[in-house]
Amino acid sequence: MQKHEDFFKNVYAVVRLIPKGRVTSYGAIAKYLGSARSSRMVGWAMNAAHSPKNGFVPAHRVVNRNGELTGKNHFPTPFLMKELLEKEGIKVVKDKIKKFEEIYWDPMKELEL
DNA sequence: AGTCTGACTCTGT
DNA sequence: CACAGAGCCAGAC
Repeated sequence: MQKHEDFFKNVYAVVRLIPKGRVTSYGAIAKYLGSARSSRMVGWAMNAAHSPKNGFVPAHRVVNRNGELTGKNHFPTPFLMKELLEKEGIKVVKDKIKKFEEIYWDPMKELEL
């Protein structure tokens, strides 16, 4: 039996598993957790991710399916997300990740459960 | 308790 | 290729 709280918790757990220098999408996480159409909830979870209660969550490694930094405006500063990504060697141009398909990390495949 | 909104995504026109 | 509508569901008001 899963409570919505667990969904959030699972989201954070998966996000924390994203390797440095890799990224994934909201939809991929939602799908991995069994709710392919609940990608919005993943984003919602990210919205609360900064809470000290959840510890560190690399939300900057989660983008939309086009590799765009759609959530950058929810960071302390709009440019922080880009900075964090480039710090990990990810090229970001115009809020869009370069070679997105190459660094894309799909929990469905990588975790292979 | 009803309505609105959103860090998404898919499908149709 | 762009834009619109729908599905999704928890949280804010």
